[in-house]
Amino acid sequence: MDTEQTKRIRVSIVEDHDIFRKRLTELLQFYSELEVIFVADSAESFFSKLDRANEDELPEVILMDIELPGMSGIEATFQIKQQHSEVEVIMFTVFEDDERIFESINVGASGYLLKDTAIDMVVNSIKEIKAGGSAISPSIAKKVLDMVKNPIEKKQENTEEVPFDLSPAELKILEHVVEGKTNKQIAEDVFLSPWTVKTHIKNIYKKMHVNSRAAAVRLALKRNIA
Amino acid sequence: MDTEQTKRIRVSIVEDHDIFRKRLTELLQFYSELEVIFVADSAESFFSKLDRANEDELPEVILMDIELPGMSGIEATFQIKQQHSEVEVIMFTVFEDDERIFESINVGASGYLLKDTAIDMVVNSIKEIKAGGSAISPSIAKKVLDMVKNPIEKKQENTEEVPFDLSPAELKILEHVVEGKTNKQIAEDVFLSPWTVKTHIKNIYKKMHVNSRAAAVRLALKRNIA
DNA sequence: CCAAGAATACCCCATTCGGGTGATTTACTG
DNA sequence: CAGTAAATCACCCGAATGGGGTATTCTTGG
Repeated sequence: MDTEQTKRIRVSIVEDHDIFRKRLTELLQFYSELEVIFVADSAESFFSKLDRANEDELPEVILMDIELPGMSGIEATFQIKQQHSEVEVIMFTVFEDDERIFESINVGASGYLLKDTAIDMVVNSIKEIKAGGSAISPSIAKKVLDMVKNPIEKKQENTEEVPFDLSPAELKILEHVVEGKTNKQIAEDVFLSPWTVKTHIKNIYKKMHVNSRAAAVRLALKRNIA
Repeated sequence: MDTEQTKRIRVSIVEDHDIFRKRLTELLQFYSELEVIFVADSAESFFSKLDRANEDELPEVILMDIELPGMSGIEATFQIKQQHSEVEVIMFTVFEDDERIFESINVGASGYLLKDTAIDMVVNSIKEIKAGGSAISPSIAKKVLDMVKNPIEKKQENTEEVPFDLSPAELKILEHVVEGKTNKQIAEDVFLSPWTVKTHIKNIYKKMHVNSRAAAVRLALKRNIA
């Protein structure tokens, strides 16, 4: 008996880019801890493999591309978790937009890795996920933390009701003012000239009827602007 | 010239457990990419070092324990981000409860690592964060993803009993600052010399660890002081 | 298509602020 | 009683602020 064999993690790949898929498959096969099964180039073809499989030979972790011909990786993930909630899915993609990240999390992905992730890290992530954790690429993690800090609903409410007719640019500047930053710091953060920042602030003061940062901060906070 | 020297990342450690702190410091010092500065056993002692530092010798990344004697690591992180928003903080702890994770994220931590994280991963995380990402231990990441899926109702910050040890006089002055008044106006209202008002405000800043009216107003309002 | 608002950038100038230093008086605490 | 903390007042200096203009894009809605 090879005890190692029984412990190998069954991994699947759903990825439409031929070269990338083959390369990834090869790389993963080098790892004796993994067993690569059900490699598909679309969600549909993956499901056909899945449907023909026995319960005890299901993949444990799936590396899922998001942009696929036909059904998207997010939709596919939703379906998979619907049928087999114990199967873990890692989104494996080049996309970093909030929308796709958020959707992926909501449909039940346990990982979100960028395609430039080193293969060692990918394997490591697979193991971590099997151990009950989750894996997120650093740049994605940053966005996820932002989502926790500023839940999606909150943003929508704010953009609707602008308290003082502040323009988007002014609102942005005001937020920085509330953070206690100086004009120079704000300018650097927003990639604008300090004079522009100043102009915006002057206009903000007029609209809010104040004439100092302290007063602006107070008003902004009292109205939940920032 | 050693070009590597100029690129070293300045890392600080705030950790009360003597042995652990020393061990961690030693380990990190082995990495030539890092420069360990400001090692403290409490938030208070860390702040005293920080307050005495020049702008260009501030730590870039701080490894922050959560459970500390006196001010907690979460509270300390809040203060630090208040003063130096560009400084990154990694919570480095044994706790895995949702409450502390959530609070840490909300006060602005860019990383949350468990203390059993391999030193290589810690160093790696520091680099990732400097590169604009975030780092989260797998088991924590799982909880964070759950938070995104099931947003927690954002409750108002816990109102501390004694906000900042402000003296009665200082508290009174602070209220006027929050009103958006200038030193001169405050002086007239309180029948004091403008110099005195100024002195009080300077002391307030020191106690609150801020350095501008806007920041003081924000902190005061967030803590319901005024 | 054009007027109007938004966003951008810049100048001048007086005032205010933030930070450092130092001194005196009062008041409480050990 | 000695030491300490709070409160008060004072000055210097450089940086930041606020308030007044001016001016050039760039959208955008009518």
